[in-house]
Amino acid sequence: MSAALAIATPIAGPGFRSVAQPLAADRDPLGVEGFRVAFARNEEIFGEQEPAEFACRVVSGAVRTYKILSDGRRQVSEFHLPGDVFGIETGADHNLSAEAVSDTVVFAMRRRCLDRAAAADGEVARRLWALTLNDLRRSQDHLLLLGRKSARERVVWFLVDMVRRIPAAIELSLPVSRQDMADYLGLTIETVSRTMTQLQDQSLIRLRGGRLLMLRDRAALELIAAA
Amino acid sequence: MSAALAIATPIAGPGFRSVAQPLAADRDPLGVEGFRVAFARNEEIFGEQEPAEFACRVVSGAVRTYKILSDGRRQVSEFHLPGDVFGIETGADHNLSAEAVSDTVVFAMRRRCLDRAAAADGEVARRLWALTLNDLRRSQDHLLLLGRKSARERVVWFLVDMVRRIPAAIELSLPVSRQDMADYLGLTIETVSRTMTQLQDQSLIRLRGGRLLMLRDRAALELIAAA
DNA sequence: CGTCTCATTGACACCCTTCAAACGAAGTGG
DNA sequence: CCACTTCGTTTGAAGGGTGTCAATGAGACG
Repeated sequence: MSAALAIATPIAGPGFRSVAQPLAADRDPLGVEGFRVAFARNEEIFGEQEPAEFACRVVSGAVRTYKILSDGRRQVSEFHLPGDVFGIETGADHNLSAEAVSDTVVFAMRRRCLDRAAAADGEVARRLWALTLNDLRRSQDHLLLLGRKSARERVVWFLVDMVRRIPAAIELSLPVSRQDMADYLGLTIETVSRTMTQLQDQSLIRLRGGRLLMLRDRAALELIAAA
Repeated sequence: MSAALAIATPIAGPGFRSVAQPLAADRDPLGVEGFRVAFARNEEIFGEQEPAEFACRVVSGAVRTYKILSDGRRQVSEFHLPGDVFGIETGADHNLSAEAVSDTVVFAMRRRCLDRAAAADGEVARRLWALTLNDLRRSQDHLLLLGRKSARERVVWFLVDMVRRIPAAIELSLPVSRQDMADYLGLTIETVSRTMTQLQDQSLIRLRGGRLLMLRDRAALELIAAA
């Protein structure tokens, strides 16, 4: 199919400068055509204020979207896990930067294709809108967390959220570093670390090797996370 | 017109329990039919987790949308000024509570009407989506503010934003109280107040009577707000 | 075993919060 | 016209939670 071939051709757009290797072309669950792209750990996927030429669904790995101030202060807006979509825009440019947290494969959809699919099928348009609204809802919860919650509440909320989102057995491997956690939670790396050991001392969680996490008293943790 | 009459009938939905007096029926700039409703200062427009039966455009006055924790800590998500739309959802319930900041008139649109208009006209659907995306962009800027900015930067950002959004001569009347500002900025009322007097001492702003504001050095303020 | 990266821990400083009181403007009644 | 109240704002003093700076610890890898 020539269409598929055209889509699978190497990419040179501003958002995908440093693409490793375009993989097979396919269709998203939304029915939108696109192609897989692999990104190495910490590689930029797109930058803030770059033209929003692509939106992506995470296939494997994880992605952080964030904003950064001139002096380096960084705020992570969201971590996108497999199945999540990021980079949707209606305006011209991206409002956030996106980077691979770990080695990651995304399914990239061209803006043109998305717009066309939305215009052609009201149901696709409605789903894209619903995706955006879901991002907004999470963002509003995040505002409450950053504006009004203590370090302890923030960290617990994050851990509970991760366990909810990542299908796992009793033990979970945190997909992000302490620095990423800190920048997501509006804290410093030291405060995150101290809070985690404090939670462990209180037998609420168990940590192994920094990344391996077990919730030992999930009910108590959910209570702290809720408020 | 019977349709208009039906729309203008008094409302008893959970979101509009304490409605003062339904006013004239009309159409929104989006082309969606609806009706005007007046709310007194501090009156609830809808509550978090209530069925999202209405979305509203502010006609006059101002609206705050917010979340609240069990112990009373409150985070204001956004202030909606005349022309702004709030309360749009694709899910069943509202994710935020909404209250009138001052005596306010809103143009209320039934969820049914919105959904129908979006389904019938792709351009309306696209505009609703764009509205949601705009909320999301502002929310993401807000995250950066709450997570990473100092009290001084937060207050200045707020003031500059207000001056941008409110058409006014040299002097502006702040539409919200110090408590609202504090809950929007993730600070206490005292910190907001102290920061404002500090800005005044540095000749960056001038305050009169608590609410009347003049930016005396807008360029400098924009610099502080930007980072 | 050395190096690198990331996480933990400690000591101290500071920004913002907390608690409290005073202030000011607007409205009410004597 | 002047107490008096009320509500919102400002100011002050003190304390605490989190940040900063610095050192140590722990895996991963060559």
